[in-house]
Amino acid sequence: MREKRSTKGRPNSLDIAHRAGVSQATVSRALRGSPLVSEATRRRVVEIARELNYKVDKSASNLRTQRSNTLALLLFEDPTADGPAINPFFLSLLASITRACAQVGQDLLISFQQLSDDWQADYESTHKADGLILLGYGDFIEYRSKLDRLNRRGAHFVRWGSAHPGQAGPVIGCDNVGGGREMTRHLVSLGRRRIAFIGTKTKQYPEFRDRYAGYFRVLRESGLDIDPEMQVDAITTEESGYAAMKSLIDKNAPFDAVFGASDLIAIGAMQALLEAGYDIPGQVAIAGFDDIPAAAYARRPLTTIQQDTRRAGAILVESLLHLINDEPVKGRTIPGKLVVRDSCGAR
Amino acid sequence: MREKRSTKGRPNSLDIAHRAGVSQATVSRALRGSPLVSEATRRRVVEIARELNYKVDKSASNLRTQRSNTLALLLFEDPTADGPAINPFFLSLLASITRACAQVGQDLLISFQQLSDDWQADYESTHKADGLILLGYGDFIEYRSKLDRLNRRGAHFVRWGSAHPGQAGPVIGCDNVGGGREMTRHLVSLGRRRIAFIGTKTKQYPEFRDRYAGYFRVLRESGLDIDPEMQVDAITTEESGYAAMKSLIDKNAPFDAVFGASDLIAIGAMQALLEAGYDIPGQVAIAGFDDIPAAAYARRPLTTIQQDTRRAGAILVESLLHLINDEPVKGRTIPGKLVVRDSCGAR
DNA sequence: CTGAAAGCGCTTACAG
DNA sequence: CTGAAAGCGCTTACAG
Repeated sequence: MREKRSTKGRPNSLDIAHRAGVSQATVSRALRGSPLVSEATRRRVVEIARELNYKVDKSASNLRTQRSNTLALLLFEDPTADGPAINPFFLSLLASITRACAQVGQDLLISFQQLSDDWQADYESTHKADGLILLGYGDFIEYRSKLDRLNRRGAHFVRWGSAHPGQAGPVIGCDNVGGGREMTRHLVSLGRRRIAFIGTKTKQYPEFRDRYAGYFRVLRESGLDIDPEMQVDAITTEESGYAAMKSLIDKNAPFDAVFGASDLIAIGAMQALLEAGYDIPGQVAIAGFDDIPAAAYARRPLTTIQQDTRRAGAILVESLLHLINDEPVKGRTIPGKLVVRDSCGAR
Repeated sequence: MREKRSTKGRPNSLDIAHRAGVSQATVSRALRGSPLVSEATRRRVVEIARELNYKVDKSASNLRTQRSNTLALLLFEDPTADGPAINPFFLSLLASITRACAQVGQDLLISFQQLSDDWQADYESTHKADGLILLGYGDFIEYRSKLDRLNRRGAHFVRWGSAHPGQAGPVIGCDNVGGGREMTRHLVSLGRRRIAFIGTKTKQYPEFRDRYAGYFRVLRESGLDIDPEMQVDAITTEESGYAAMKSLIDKNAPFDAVFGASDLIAIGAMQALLEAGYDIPGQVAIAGFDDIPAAAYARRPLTTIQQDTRRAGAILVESLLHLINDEPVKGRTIPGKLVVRDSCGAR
């Protein structure tokens, strides 16, 4: 019997076995908590492992079990976003995903993919990860073909977004239509009649589209005018919200409220309004969506729809694990919550 | 010769070898770009691998090479921080570290450790990662013994923080003393004479301590009074800054400027000042440190010291890789940059 | 330039 | 409850 005991570096399971006077197999069993090992043996092995500071080698274990117990989080940034700025909302989500992973004993790899990257650089086929969590707004059209390809390859993945029929893989997302409705109803209830919507409403941005849909429906239900001039495109950055607001101001069409499709948009728009001398909320009410940390500390504390990122992260991780275990998973929609602050004049 | 060709699932290197009519060893060499392989062979192998969508199995490769090409980012949250809130500054750093890792072909594992966790749950001894990046403010005293232990174990790690003599492992950090000086000089140059400092200055918070040291020195150099009442403890949250500011206001001691040890503190303090009816910057100038994204969109756009997170991330990753390759690494200090906005009344 | 062989450190079916 | 053995899929010294 030729045995490979490690001499220099880290101890291996054989070293533990020798010290404990058992076989290497027993060490492995003991450390994994197998019921096949007697309590006395288990204790001895665990104790010696602790003494020698032995830790099971993950590469070896992964190779043998064909499982990595690792999830990969791919964050897709909007291609127009440059520099280190990332939507704070996704960072909240990232934080809660990290915690959720820790709780279920999964490791988490993260990567900020550009939308243009080739996802072939697969995490799963290299066995780096057992599944993927996809995060990001971004151009849904381009996105879609890649999702389909992932699906064909049998990849395990969940996605944060807006659920729509016929999509590849389960989608977990906020109830964007409902949130859009609730916020618009709130503004209407405060007596606002000319409510602008700032955010791109094409299907490239399904979240925004849904929020717009909620807004649209409430306007209609309330018998208010739907003026196409009252919608201005913007992606989710302060800069874009700022520019969109300026262009709306330049139109010289009257408005008494602004609903930003995201908090970043709303915060940028707020800046433009204040610079132009508008009184917020006296003259113009403003509202956002997401409840990012900065919302409460904006120049006027921002009324917004709070997304439950903590729950979202937990559900994303839980769903992905189900998928990895070949259990059925369906998409979930998480309700948002209206958070009233100063910016809309409700108080 | 018994050969293990994969039947069902993913192809392995032997499958590629068969198709290409070469040995499995040659496939491995070709895919790693070994110069020992002829160009023609290499091309054939690469082409077939692409066709079959073959990817080298990372667990196997890691096990064989005893390297994971993975770094682990441990983010230590302040124990008092609850909920999903994480200092946005660290999130910026996280983002830039992610990018830096991608650029050098390293994977990145992340984990939000609590300060009280046992770091024994080692990333390195399990071969999950080749080294650690440590991020976080937090109680330095408790921290220190753990750092020393990491060091004794021969772990590879770099740390973001304030460099001080005799520390375990290389520290990369902002020039906190210099930043503190620069900001204080700026406030003095604007005619402010009673400048409060909000932030804990004990050695548990070395960054804050250094910023305070810069502040203190400039006050002294400028011949200004140093009134102990003008320093109030706070950790780096808006809540803490808010509470500290309130307590300062309650002291009824006059002040004409507030230097928050971090942007979060300054933003919280700003809130307290505005609620108490102070005019910012007319009556009280306010400044922060970090230049987090929210700083520009605070109720008064905040003058602050910008930290170069992009460069910081790159240096952290680069330093850690040197360490892993047993090359000498020394700590680095990155200068901050004064960013003047409305909150200090300079314009 | 290429191949055959060993071995990285585990986990687990098999046999007792 | 325990051990001996096979094997996960690679990489690389060795030999040619």
